[in-house]
Amino acid sequence: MRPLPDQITISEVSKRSGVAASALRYYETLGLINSERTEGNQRRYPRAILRRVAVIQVAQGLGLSLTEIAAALAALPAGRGPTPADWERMADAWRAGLEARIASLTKLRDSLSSCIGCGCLSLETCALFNREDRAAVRGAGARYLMGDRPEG
Amino acid sequence: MRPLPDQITISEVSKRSGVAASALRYYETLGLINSERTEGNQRRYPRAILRRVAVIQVAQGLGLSLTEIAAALAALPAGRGPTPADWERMADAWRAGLEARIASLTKLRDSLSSCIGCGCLSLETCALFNREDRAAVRGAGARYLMGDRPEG
DNA sequence: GTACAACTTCAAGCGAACTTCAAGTCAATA
DNA sequence: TATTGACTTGAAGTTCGCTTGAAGTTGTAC
Repeated sequence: MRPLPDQITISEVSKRSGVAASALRYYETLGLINSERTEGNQRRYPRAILRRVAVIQVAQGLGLSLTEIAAALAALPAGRGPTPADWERMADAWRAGLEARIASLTKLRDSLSSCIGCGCLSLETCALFNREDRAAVRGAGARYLMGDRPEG
Repeated sequence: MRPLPDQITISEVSKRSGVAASALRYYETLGLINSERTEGNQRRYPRAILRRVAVIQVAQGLGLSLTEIAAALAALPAGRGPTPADWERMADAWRAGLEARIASLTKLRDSLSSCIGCGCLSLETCALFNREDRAAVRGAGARYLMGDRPEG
């Protein structure tokens, strides 16, 4: 590949980030990223977009929804990649969410383990059936994100 | 409540399990449960359905999709609740899945922690960006289930 | 026997995160 | 210059796990 020019096309971003062009356009409608346009109305991105997209991917891997990610990114200068300090702040918050999710899964695993021993399955007494987050599954769509967010 | 008769109605199942009648009908179309019918075509369930539904709920809480649950339930006598032995077998497999998911999240957390220290965010070198499960997000719909299933 | 609740089916809708398609425009190359 | 490939928009489609609604039927209590 020849050195990247200052402005790169959507397909270049797609190739380098592994995110489909259609997805990038979709992100733009959600305000996660934005673009400049050529005279002919085609998108051109600054190279820093790659870093921004990378952060989106990491955040998604952590289980955040695009809306949540948009909120986090909204805090920093639009269109630019985050600075190390920005990143540190975000990553720190996200790690807390991860910790919470790990803790809740661990609890679940423990319940399951003890339940295997007893073979109970009795609706009223078994811890597995009486989990508080039973009501947490609301409405539509398979949501399987962070446990309830830490505090904020 | 008076003692349950041998055959119970869908609204009774709904009340006792906390699962909406519409959801129960939906489960039936997926083959997760099935029902006998009155002469007038209304559903009647054996009491053991409650246990079966309970297992579905637990499995959902573990992050399994209804299709995966259907597969697990397909192995045991249709319409009946699982025996303790059945339950033990399933729960054991599911716990393995849980363990895997916990392990992968823990790894992710560790990557994130070390990444916070270095503030790197360089696409080619950072462990966070080169996660193998990057390609795992296929097609549409938010899937956030078990890590890759254990073996089978 | 009649009223009314509970039931039936089928079709459509939701929300998330996209993809795919159609119809047209732009940019780069032979 | 012509053609090809990359790009544009907007609308519709996909998956999952349901819910909601309409229109009709059954079951039961009085």
